[in-house]
Amino acid sequence: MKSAQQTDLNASTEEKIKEAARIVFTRKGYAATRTRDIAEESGYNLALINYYFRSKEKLFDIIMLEQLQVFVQSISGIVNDQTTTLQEKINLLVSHYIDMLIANPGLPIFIMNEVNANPEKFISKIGIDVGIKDVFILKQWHEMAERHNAPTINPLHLIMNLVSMTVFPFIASPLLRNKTEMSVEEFNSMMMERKKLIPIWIMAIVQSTFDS
Amino acid sequence: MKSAQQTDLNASTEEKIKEAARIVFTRKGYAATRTRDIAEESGYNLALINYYFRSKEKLFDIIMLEQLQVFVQSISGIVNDQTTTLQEKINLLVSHYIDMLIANPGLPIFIMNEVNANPEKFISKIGIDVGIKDVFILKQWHEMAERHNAPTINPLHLIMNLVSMTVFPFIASPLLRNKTEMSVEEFNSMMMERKKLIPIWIMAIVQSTFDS
DNA sequence: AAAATATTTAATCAGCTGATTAAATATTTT
DNA sequence: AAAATATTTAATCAGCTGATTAAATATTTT
Repeated sequence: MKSAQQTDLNASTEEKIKEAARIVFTRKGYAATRTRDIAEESGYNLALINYYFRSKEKLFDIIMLEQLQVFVQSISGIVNDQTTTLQEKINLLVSHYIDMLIANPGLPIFIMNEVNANPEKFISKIGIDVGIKDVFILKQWHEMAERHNAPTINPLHLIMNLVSMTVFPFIASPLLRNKTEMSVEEFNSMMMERKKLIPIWIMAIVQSTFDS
Repeated sequence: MKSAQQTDLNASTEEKIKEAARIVFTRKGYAATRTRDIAEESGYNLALINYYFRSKEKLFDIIMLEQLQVFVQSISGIVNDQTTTLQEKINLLVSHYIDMLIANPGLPIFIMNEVNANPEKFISKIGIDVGIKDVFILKQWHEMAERHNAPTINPLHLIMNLVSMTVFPFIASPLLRNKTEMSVEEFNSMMMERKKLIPIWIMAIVQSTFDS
């Protein structure tokens, strides 16, 4: 049992262990990581890992929850901002996501894989409470459609396209980089290019609906 | 040791075990599957699994190789066909992939995850030997650009977009279906819609390059 | 029916892994 | 310096897991 004071004093150690756990879990997945790997990565010993976190699963739950928050972080802020245009929102979303993914390239595979392996477990934890109906970006989207007096694409398709073009390359990256002999740096600069391109492409897709 | 004759006689059993292994491996990943799970799923017992395949890893390698082949199967056929137009190739690729993924929805997460966990191991095995330079679809793409007298997008971006919009929804499916309370059937019919839509969107993206 | 082959049963094993514990040592706080 | 706290060391454990084996039984082939 630790007092609040102890927790403060040990914050640094606890954080180091969590960081090590994050690295190993995201690299190898829950099932393939051994607590001994985390001990080694952290520089501390096995007993201490269990002293701080009681069990592998408890430590994993903490990491997973934090990583899920990183993944959905600040979306609802962008998406509900009343002061930005639809176009600006798209720019911000893509730009924000690509920055986040360059900093955390292993995150999407990790999350998708663990959710896939254990869907029930994450139902509750994933807080994309974006009621999906009342989001401001969707109002703007429907207004635009009305202005053009045209039927819109199901907005889910549009969101799918945006997220797909942004996130998927990071998922395919191990395969892609391998097959095209691309370095991480080349891959990243390609993704930086896409920051500008994806919003243009999304608008082209939107326009194609109005043209036909 | 099995003679050729025995192998023939047991083909059905061997196939049943492999099918069970495919199901469990793709659902839970290599590390989280126990050979006992495969035995249970197959309806045979543990001893027989090892009698036929010697070890968990050997069985896994066989499954993974086959699944990789499913994943890249017939692409090079479509992509190098001299009798189809660029537009037809895009239609065929998307349509073929979505059919395959509806039949094997767990495949992309499985492959991406295992390749990520063990990149070296799969370098050799993945036979997308599509020299990526001499592919006919790329010639057609560059010809189109010349006709429009316009700079093209890096074709890698274009391929990324096509594959992203096609494959990513299946990767996000566990998360997506959960959050939008969508059934598998609803999800699938959405993907069937995308068979028609993605080629249109891809062409809209291509046009946007020529317009600017 | 006899022979050959396939499959199950049951027992067993060694190594791995998550976890616990008590005592020793190091570090920080008072 | 003494007390409190953090960390390591070392030993130990039980359960899981992949794998093996020999004998018994079932099924198929000849």
